[in-house]
Amino acid sequence: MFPKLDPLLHSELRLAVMSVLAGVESADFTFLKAQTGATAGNLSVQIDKLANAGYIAVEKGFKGKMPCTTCRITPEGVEAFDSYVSALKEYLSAGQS
Amino acid sequence: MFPKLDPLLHSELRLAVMSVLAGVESADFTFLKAQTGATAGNLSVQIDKLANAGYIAVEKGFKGKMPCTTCRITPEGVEAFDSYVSALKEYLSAGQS
DNA sequence: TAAATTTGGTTTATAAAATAAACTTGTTTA
DNA sequence: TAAACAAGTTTATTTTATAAACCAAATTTA
Repeated sequence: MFPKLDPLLHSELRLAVMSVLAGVESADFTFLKAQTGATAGNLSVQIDKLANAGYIAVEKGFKGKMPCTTCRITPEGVEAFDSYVSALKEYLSAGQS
Repeated sequence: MFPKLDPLLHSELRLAVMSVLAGVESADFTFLKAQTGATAGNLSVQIDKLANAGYIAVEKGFKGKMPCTTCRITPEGVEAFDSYVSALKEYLSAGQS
């Protein structure tokens, strides 16, 4: 049977964000926006959801005088991402049983 | 940059259906329902969408006296599935580039 | 054989998601 | 100092996903 896919991660933008964050120590909002090509509004919403789920930690500070939102993946986020990838693989390897 | 994920395939149930169909010659409604664990209503809707996209071919007939809806993946469906898998891999291999 | 149940679905209603547009707050530049 | 820009947030709208309700035919049971 197909495993359930974590709906929080089964979203194009949230998955992209997690993918970026899985590869770096931390990333700020602007960087994530550039990497994902998302609109600011969409990104803001999806970051909120990931943060509420505990998959990422968000820190609001300033870089110079400009506001700067920094995100990093949490251990729970790493685990969730890994599980999602494993689950997904069951869907992709068609008919191998 | 992250490639766009085909929204028709980036859906848990539709992906499961395609995954099953990619591995068999054909499958009827009941089989797909059992394999995916979906409700009949949901399955019916998603099959329609895949058929409208040309990703699967649906044939309505009878097995004995009972109605029987048979599905099979089309060449376009195979191609779309392959592309989706490739695209998705870019999201899963975090920070490897 | 008539009623109840099951099979194989479809249609419809609803709740949740994704997304962009509009807005806010503050900063820099002309 | 007015206009433009930066970094986000909030809100509104359009899609989706999903299950519940429904339907017709076949089968089983009493």
